[in-house]
Amino acid sequence: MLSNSSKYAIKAVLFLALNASEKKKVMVKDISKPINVPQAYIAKLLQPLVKEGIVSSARGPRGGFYLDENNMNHSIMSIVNVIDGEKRLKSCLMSLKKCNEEKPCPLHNELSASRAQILNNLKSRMIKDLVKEVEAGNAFLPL
Amino acid sequence: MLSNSSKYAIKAVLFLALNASEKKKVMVKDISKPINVPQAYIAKLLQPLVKEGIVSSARGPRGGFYLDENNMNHSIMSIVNVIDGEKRLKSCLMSLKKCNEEKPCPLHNELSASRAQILNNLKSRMIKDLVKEVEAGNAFLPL
DNA sequence: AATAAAATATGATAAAAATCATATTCAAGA
DNA sequence: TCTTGAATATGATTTTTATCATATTTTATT
Ligand code: FES
Ligand code: FES
Repeated sequence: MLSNSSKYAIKAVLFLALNASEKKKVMVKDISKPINVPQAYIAKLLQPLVKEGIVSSARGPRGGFYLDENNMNHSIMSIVNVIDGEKRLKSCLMSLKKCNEEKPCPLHNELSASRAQILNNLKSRMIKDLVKEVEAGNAFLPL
Repeated sequence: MLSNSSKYAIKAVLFLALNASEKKKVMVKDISKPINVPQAYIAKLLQPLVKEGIVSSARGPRGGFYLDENNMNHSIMSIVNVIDGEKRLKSCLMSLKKCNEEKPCPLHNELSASRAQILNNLKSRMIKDLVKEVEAGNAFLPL
């Protein structure tokens, strides 16, 4: 479903959302340990997220990563889309060229509803929503 | 979600269910084209399926692959389990060591229900059920 | 028994994903 | 302005997955 890279990216973003701010930037080396992802790996994943405006960053001394209010308003799916590309989640379960309602593959009819639920969820849930859940004690870290 | 190999395997099994029988065995070369999978590749995938009793086969002249009544009673998930291994579908969406209800990861609460639906579906739907759907015109091939 | 047709077993190669390493650029502070 | 600390860019390596190729075994048919 999600690539390893996407999972790592989500973990990093969530970690930043919870533990960083513009006044308290966090460096990659301080991200990698708590989320249990190799430093060089997560450093690379963060770049496209910064470029797409999902994460904020600052270079140089006292630099690091963080999320501002704007960043927090991105969906989980937007993270996945940046890392894995748009089509990974949307393509036919059986890898048919065109997955549609008219000529559904044998898995489509029964699975597409559940799958759509998942996709809608990923699309409609923002980073800030996950933050709330964690802060409310309904979801848990470390990741 | 599903590996390429699993998708191919499902396609092959379904093709056999629809087009082969003990009296009318089908050779790999005649499977590979209609399901659009390289011959050597599908040949390899069929081996573990035969070994696990999901597909039947016979060697030598007039040999080939087919499904008997018994084979038809396997679930879609059993195919995936043979090809991808048990844990692929069941592991935590965030790849946490232990995915459980007590310490759910931030994606768990909202996604686990939909995910469970998919898994239950794959587990409870047998090959013969898919065959019926295709024969009834509710699902379509070629794959 | 010999032949030939098929699956089966095994391994080699190619492509993609994951991981690791390093050089470069930018910005803060001395 | 110089130094240093950080992200950023780029590329190399490793591992996994996908794909291709071939030798071996089994079995029906002659
Ligand atoms: S999931 Fe295959 S046609 Fe929709
Ligand atoms: S899916 Fe992550 S804890 Fe259940």
